Amino acid sequence: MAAPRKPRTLPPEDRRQAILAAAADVFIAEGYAAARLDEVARRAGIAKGTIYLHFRDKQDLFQQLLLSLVGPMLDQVEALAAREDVPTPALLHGIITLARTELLGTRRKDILRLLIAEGPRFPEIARFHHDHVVSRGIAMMQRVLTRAAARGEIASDAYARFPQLLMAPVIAAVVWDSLFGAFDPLDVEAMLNAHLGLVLGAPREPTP
Amino acid sequence: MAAPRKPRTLPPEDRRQAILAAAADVFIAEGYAAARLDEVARRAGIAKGTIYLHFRDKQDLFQQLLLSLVGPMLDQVEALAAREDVPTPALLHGIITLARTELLGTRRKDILRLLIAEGPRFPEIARFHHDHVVSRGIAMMQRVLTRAAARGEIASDAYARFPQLLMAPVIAAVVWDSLFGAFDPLDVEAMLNAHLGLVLGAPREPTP
Amino acid sequence: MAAPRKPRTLPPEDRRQAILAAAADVFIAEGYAAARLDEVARRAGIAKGTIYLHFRDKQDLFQQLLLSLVGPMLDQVEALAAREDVPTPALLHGIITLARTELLGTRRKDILRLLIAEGPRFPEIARFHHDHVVSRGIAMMQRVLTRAAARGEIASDAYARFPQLLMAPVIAAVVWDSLFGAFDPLDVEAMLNAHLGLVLGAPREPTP
Amino acid sequence: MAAPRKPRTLPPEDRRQAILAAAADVFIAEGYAAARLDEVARRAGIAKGTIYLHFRDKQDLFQQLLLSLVGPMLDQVEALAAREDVPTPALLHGIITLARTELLGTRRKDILRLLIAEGPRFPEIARFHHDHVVSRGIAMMQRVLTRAAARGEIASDAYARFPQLLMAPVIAAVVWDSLFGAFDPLDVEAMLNAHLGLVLGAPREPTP
DNA sequence: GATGAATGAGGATTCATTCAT
DNA sequence: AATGAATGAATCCTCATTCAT
Repeated sequence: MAAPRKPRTLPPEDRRQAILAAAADVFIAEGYAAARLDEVARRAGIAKGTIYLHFRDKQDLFQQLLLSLVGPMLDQVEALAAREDVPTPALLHGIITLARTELLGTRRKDILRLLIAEGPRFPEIARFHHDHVVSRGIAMMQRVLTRAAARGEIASDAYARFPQLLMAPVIAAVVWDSLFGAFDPLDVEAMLNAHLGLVLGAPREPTP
Repeated sequence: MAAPRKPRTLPPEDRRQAILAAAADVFIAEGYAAARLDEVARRAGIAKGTIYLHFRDKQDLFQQLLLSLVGPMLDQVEALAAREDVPTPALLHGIITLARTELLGTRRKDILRLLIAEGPRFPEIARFHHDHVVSRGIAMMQRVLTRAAARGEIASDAYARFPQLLMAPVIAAVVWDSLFGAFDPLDVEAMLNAHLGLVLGAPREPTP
Repeated sequence: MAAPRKPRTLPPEDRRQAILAAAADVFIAEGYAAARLDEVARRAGIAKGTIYLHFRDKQDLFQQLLLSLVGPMLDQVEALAAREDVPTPALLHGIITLARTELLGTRRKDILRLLIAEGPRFPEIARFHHDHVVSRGIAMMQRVLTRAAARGEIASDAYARFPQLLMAPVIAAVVWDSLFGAFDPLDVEAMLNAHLGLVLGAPREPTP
Repeated sequence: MAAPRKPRTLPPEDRRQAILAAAADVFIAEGYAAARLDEVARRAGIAKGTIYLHFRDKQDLFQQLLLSLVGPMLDQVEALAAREDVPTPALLHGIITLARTELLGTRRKDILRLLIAEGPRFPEIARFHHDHVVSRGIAMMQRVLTRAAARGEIASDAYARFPQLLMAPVIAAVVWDSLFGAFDPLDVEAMLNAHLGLVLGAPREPTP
């Protein structure tokens, strides 16, 4: 007859992505146990059974969802690592800004919350994120901060010993936002700028 | 149809506490949706129906559990507020130490994780904790930090503007511990001491 | 000491009656299966366990309730039977009026509805009412109606053959009232008077 | 967790009808509260969960069951109304015969009993039957009986004022049959014929 | 006798998973 | 490949019944 107008079936990878996107919405909104695959299918515009053509079961879908975010985050970490020659203030500013725009400013903050919520039930997932994203990010920050401390570019070598201190306000912002953001919003940008100022050794008030 | 097998040797309020303790175990381990009241009853050493003599339903049990922790936390905040005349370093040290021993060192850190995990589904609970614990704690810290900043006792007025920065490492430690603590433990005490050093403007490492 | 002011325990028979009265309320409002003994106890002003001191179990309570009404109804039937020498019109008027005031005008109509509703599940109860009340009433009416028919005092011997026809409007009124009474009330008294007129052979319109 | 054992050889609407038929059996036998959906599913030859694909919940199933009978009954009333030009005796005979064969002679009499039993708990259902079946039937009968009374075709205008009197023996027969039919059966046909004779003013027995 | 806390079987409802179409 | 009706195990919650006090 004529050329196919409406290919009924999307390319398989697109369909997989559509399911993951819908799953993100639902898992974020409901949590793992309360999420219903009916709802995921509905949002993805497919039938329930189709999910099982792409994922073994609910747990697999959840794990694949969390793992699918490792790639992008890893890319960001790598991109930062590649800029380790940039001057320290700019680099730290870049790290924090990236965390703010790409984590706090997107649905990824909800994914982080999901990871916090369900981590204990999915230890491999937590482990995987640790090994592939967090430990690399920590290592990268440690290199930068150690160098910066050695050069006196930052306020203290505490950050070099505990790079978590650099990211702590970001984590705290994620938690605050998800719990209290609706009724007591936090000016995250200002807070993170203040934090950066502290890290970079903003001139302290002189003590007499 | 049914008959009590194990006669009740039961102080009345203790039974409620036993249920709450069992519920804490189960909700922490499974999350709200996946927690089974059968399991709560089993751990509390009672029959399923007995739960409903003390709590309207599963949601009520969960909320009462989270609310039951407001009291103790509130007490701690109040106790700190009462010590506002203590010298700033000692006071800040007390705050962080209290957070470390009473939050990170107990099951309360898991409850905090539970609150983070389920908060979006129980907005009233999040709101209640905000209003009764968090905002009071923030206000108390803000008073202390503002005074300390004015006196030049701390590194910056950033903490006065964002008291969350003081607690951020505590929050980050809770998150780290619950996600990665099992295989990559963090020396929380050392990290928090380093943090305190930063807050109090510890002499920076001399640059060569 | 002093004389007992508040005897805590009612005479046993009064207590039994209180339970039965409360049970009537609850069973009528909810039906057998949906009635809760908690509610019966609450309305009777006693503890739940006390019910079991007077009745074996829920079924026994229900059956005792229905049986407790046989006595009064039987008395009424006997009273009517004792008046069989009264002139027929007055006697039939008495029967119908009694049904209207003592059945339709009281909670007994609801008990009748309960009997209709639950009869199939409690055949002995239905049987008991049949044997002790209904068949006696039928027999009594049959005597009266047969005599009246023989005397030409009523419109037809149909009533003598089917005394149920005499009571049918009463039954229909009970059904109508319980189903539609709330929004389409029936003037039962007028209807029953019209019925009586028919039975007693009210002058018919002359046919040309 | 579960898998379909018996493959579906299933016309879609038939399945709904099968559930309704099974539900009729169970609700009639047990009443609303005591009916178990397990049993309904078993009799319909389906799994428990399948019921919920067709009905929202137990109450919906019950209401749909009662409502599903409005159609047929309405059709009968309409069919009678369409015959209002038939001579009065034939028409009344048709009405009563229809009630006998289509109501008393089928499971519909049990449904009526169910309606009587549960009506107070499902007022909308009672209302619906009143509005769509009963009030129409009453209106139809009132037209016929008023005309017949004017023509002197029936014994009295009492029936025109209270059409319920025409149907009262039918209702009484339903009640008698469900309560006592098992051990004291009533010759319903003879009784209703006698009733018809009364309505139509059959010549009374001559008095000597 | 009276109480009512405790029991646990029972039943409505949900939803991950399967598979005939 | 895609569908979605069907399945039935799982779980919340109720309430008749018991018995230590």
